[in-house]
Amino acid sequence: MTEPLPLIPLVEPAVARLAALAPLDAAAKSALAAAVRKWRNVPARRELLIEGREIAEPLLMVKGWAARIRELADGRRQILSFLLPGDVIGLCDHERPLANSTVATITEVGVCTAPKRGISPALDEAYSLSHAFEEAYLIAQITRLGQLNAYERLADLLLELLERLEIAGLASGGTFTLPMTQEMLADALGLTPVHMNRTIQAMRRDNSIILKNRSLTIVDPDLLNRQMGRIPIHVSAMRIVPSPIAASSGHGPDER
Amino acid sequence: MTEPLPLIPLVEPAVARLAALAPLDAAAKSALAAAVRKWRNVPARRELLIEGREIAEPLLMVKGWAARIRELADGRRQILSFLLPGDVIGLCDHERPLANSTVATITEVGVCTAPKRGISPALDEAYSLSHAFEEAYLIAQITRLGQLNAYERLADLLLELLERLEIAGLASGGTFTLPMTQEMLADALGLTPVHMNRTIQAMRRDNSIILKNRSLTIVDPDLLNRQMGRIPIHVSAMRIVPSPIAASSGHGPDER
DNA sequence: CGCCAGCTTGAATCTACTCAAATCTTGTGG
DNA sequence: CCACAAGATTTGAGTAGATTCAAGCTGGCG
Repeated sequence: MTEPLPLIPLVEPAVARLAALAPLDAAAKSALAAAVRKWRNVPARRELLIEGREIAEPLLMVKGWAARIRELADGRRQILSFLLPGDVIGLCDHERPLANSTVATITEVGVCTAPKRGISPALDEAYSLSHAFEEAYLIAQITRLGQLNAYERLADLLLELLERLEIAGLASGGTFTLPMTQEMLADALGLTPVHMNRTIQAMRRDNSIILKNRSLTIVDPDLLNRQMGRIPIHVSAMRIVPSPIAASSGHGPDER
Repeated sequence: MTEPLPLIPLVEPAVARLAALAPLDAAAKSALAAAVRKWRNVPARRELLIEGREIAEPLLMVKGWAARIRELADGRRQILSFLLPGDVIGLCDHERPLANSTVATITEVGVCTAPKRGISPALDEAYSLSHAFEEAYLIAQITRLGQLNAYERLADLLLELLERLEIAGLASGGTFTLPMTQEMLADALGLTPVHMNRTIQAMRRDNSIILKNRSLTIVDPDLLNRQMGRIPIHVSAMRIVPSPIAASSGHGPDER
């Protein structure tokens, strides 16, 4: 087992993530670098977007965690999806869009104005892919809530989060920082906080996860994926990869 | 009570629906008319798209019902959303897209090749809005599955379907044809068929719905929407409507 | 030191599931 | 036109997974 080095990102995680979706050209890289340089800080528990309100400008998550939320009239709350560095917020392709959900920060986050479309074809493609991933995550969420039991829901979500953080270079060796409270996890997974807690305990008992402070380790992600019958969400599931041989897209020996 | 006339649509429902999303210009109308004229028939229980496979061409639903489905390794099945006339299938904005879910016909359906983007700005806008609606329906589905109990889930889904069919001119007076079996409804709502049945009975007992043969009537849609704390999904929730006075978009006296 | 949010545990209850069988529909062939 | 099969709906009884309510614990922080 390798020594878990403190992650000092060589590239900005947000840029790393977009680059993993579509190879970025020089124009895209410089536009992103310029945008990211002007990032601003938003404290935890603030709303970046409010459902039904106009979207001021599309944002790019630079650091921290946020969530898309829907609140019901009676106070019930559903977390629709989580937003991580490299995710784009509020990028719509129709005129004068309104937010279809509230986006709230979970931790302190860094955001910047997302470079406009049309600067670089590669960037546009990365945005499109990012959007395709977002839809894939919504679909995964529907399937979790509709078909999986509490244990499976939690396992599936944690595996997804690990996967996404790895793409941005923010997790390795199955370990990452999980900043949400159990109550937020419960709101995401359609469970009560009490049952969420019991489910976490069950995963701990099985030695599937180690969760202490805000640090989560999935002990054996590949095994857990297999046990859950879960297929990781790849770029290669979104589009036909340009050239199967020349495309040494990343790190792992990933078949599909 | 008015005699339920057989609906002879003055316009093609598919075109009516797209026109309701964005006012169509002459180019859009003629392109759609030409496309729809070449519609083809697909029997019930066929797959229009298969998850992970390449999307041959984007399709426009002309008539009938279809569903986006995700199947798990162990046979569990989740219906992600329903596809109705006027809905577009497989329109992605990235290169060489793969289907992110299987699309299967529920009834016999009519489909045609969707006119390409770029023919008319109005049509592009309608496509974009259509896509925004699709996302809104996914979000609604997540909220249903995550936060609502069986009764609420069913009520919410039926109200959504009524709303969508009304836009296409395929329902009026709260009545429409519901072609799915109770098992399919169960797969959509994350319930077992047995419990789906009991839930339907409960709605019948309350006189909230009348369901016989395949004909569903929601007795008082407005009341039910209010009871459920449900807000209908409008175009006006997607975008800032161009001009609030000149925009006599449709039929009903709809406030927001 | 004491407060407060978040986490943990217990016990009772309830919603939805499972298994099983009966009944109703619909389409098909004789 | 009836008999039959296959699919779909309905009902019953027992069970399991998740909720509710309530209380106790823990750790970080002013």
